[in-house]
Amino acid sequence: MPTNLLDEIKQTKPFASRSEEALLSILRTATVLEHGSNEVLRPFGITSTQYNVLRILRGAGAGGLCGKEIAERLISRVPDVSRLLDRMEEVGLLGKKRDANDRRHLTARITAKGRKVLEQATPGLEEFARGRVERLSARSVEGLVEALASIREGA
Amino acid sequence: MPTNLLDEIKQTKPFASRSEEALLSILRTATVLEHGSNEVLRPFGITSTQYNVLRILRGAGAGGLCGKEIAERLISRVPDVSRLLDRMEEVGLLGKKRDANDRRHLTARITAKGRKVLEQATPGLEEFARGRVERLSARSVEGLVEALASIREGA
DNA sequence: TTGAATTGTGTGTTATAACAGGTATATTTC
DNA sequence: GAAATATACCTGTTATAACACACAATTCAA
Repeated sequence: MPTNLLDEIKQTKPFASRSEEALLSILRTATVLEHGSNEVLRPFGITSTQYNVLRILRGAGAGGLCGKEIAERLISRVPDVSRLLDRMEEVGLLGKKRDANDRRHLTARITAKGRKVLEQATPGLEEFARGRVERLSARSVEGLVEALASIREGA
Repeated sequence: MPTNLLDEIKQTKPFASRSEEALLSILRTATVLEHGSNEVLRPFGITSTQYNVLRILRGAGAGGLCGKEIAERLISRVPDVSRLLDRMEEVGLLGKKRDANDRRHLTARITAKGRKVLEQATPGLEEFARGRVERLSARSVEGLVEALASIREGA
């Protein structure tokens, strides 16, 4: 079987563009981090998505947020968030209440239990994050966060 | 119903740590980019995961790679890659062949069709990436890529 | 060489995400 | 005030990913 030696040697192909390298770099890093985060969060019975929802709801305070607003902050589809909130309500992490003014709105609010889980889970996640980032200078971290924000805000 | 005004005003809570901000920042950015990438790739009938597999296999050349090696590069579970490769084989993007020396190995190789799809899809993805990154200086992009690599290599 | 451990892959089940509809409520327009 | 539109959510279906477990081929030890 005559294999092409040139092909075998050329183990890696250079990136066609710097931008694509950056993009794939972000995606790949996120996969690593999400994997690790979920492992850290597993003992608390929540996923990284649910952790984010809890943070969002805690930030919203007593006013709560409706499903659509949560979906926008998560950049997820509304119907999926709908069921995500169902699951979280089932285990008591949040409460849902139909809004009296506009009965289409279903306002979600974090519960005491949700707050507690969030507080318990945060230190482990912070430690994980710190372990990953500690080799970078404070200046690099700042540059990273700024660059990512600019990328999110987009074209 | 007396809601806590303090809670209502405090719409956002500062990040407890810089590291966690960086971590969530990466995850959030990745969500945005994956969403966008998948939309760009949809016309070609592949997901961003499949695009990555094609890149990996093209990089491997004629020698191909077995499922476990692909899984490692994707940071995915082996059993999921198994079925991912099944799906990709079904549409002819790659071929699988049991290795004669070690019949446990199932070596996957990119096909001509896979190569073609990869080449057709790349420009659109590059343009998308460029649009996202173009506001950053070359220096920032370089710093970003380096920082992410350091984070991936980890603690 | 035979039995145990290792390695690479496959299967079954469940949870989640994507997508296409559909329903109920609110708002706008006439 | 009634019809048309928009909004927020829900339901059904499918695809993918996660997890536990099982299987088959190889390797190693004695």
